[in-house]
Amino acid sequence: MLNGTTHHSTFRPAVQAPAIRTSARPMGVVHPGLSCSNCCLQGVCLPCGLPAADLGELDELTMVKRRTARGAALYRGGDRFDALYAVRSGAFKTVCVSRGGEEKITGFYLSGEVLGLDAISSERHGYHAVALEDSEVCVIPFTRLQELALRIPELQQQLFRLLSRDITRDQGLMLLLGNMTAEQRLAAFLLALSRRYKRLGYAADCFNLRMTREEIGNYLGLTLETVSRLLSRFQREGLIAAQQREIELKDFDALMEIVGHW
Amino acid sequence: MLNGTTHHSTFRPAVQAPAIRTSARPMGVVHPGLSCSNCCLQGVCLPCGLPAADLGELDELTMVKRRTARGAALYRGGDRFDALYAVRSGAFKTVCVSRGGEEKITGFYLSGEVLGLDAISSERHGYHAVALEDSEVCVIPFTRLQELALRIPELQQQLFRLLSRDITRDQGLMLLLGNMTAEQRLAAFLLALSRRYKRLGYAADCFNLRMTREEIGNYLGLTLETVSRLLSRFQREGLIAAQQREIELKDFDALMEIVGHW
DNA sequence: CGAGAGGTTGATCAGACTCAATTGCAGTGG
DNA sequence: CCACTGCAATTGAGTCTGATCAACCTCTCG
Repeated sequence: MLNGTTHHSTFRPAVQAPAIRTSARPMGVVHPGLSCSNCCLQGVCLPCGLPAADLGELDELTMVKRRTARGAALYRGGDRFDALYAVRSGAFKTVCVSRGGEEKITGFYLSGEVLGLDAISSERHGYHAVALEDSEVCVIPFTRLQELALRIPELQQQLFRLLSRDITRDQGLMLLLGNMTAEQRLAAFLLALSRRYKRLGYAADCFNLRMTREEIGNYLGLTLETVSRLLSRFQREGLIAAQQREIELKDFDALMEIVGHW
Repeated sequence: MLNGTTHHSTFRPAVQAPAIRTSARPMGVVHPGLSCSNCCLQGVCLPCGLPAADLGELDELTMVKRRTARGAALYRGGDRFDALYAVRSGAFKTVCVSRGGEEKITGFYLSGEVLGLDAISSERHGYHAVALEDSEVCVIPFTRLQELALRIPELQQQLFRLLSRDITRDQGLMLLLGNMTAEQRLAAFLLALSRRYKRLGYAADCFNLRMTREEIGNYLGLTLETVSRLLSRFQREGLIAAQQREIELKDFDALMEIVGHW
């Protein structure tokens, strides 16, 4: 019936894993000029669906921004949860680090996406959030957000939707990890990235991977070698053009064909 | 770095997959006697954390119960989402069925657990919810629940927590599917089940699997043969005793040792 | 220009899948 | 009551995908 299968579950030495620098946090900066009301990510981010009249209230909440340098952590597993973070620019990965030091990437986050939703229940972050490139986020204090959500029904609903969407997204990845071959996983990954860039208004067929082959492999449950081989093959077969992290999708149909009917 | 790996991603013929009967729905029945206020699952279900004073309001919302026969669907993928379901008795699986007819189980749900949270964002169910045994659920109309959550801050918070917990749970499964060997997956599965039964007040070391080997394998991204072989081996090695679906965990430490340090 | 990280490619190996046969159990009908 | 049917589970033999190990290439940046 099923196939998803794992091999040899030892990990390569943790030594190789890039150490996650704890940033001497460049603490939050208030940018009064930059608010939800005039943010170009309005339509895809937290305020999506809110009546214009209520945007002002959200502005007050999200005035604090924070910059995170490439490789630095926005927050770390174990940190107390007290705010959500909306990515303004840049990109993040969330990483689970086991006691043994092995890392597992549980998600990538692009602009307009909200980090930290999984920590609400336990009030502690379960994972590190590490910037893939120099990035900036809006800090959204959760207690105040909750209060606001009691007063603005559309905001409450939007929060439910965001949380629910995260569940759906994770379940998609579960299907991928549980059922698909390496080939299918990578094709699905590229198509999903394409969709997300398109949603942000970028080209759907030509984009820059923000992550290394190793990070892709880690996320997809594959080794970096397998990712590299597959990218080479996809290119040989004319499905994509790839040089370094620059990817062009040249044959969407073929890629979707590979993923199959999930 | 990583290992999770899939094989041969063809599926066994869909013919073998047990057809999901669309139940001639035994429509909702009102049981005025059975309400959250006097339900023994109070502490682990939706009302958890609510001030006693507010329980009455929830009672009104959850008066409608629904029975679902073993093998029948509580809801089906594509159905409009308009209610959450709290499992009162019995057990469910959620199943994603691809166009090709292959099934993938995305979760199991025991009493006190809430079904349907993933459908909030799209307003349609993405999966079938199928009863593993004759079961009963509380029907919780979502629109009314949302309204109530605006008036009862603790309820809003509890909903956020429930949604957030589902995200955490799924990410746990992602780790499992992406990184663990067959052996680790099964050990983790048994330990997780044990924890859930314990939470419900049942014995932690002796329980009845509600699902077949095939369903376990499907869920874990393994074949039923692998599950069977591993159960036999765990038994040979004295870690468990198993006959049919009756499982006794005899060596928790060894099982945890197998799972390792995730 | 050299060092090191990131990426590519090849050879070999092994864990889990596939296919197939067998056993056990539950429900059905004669 | 027992043979018959069918599903669930067990077990064995052979195969294959992707991991592992290892060498080499190629950028980038100090």
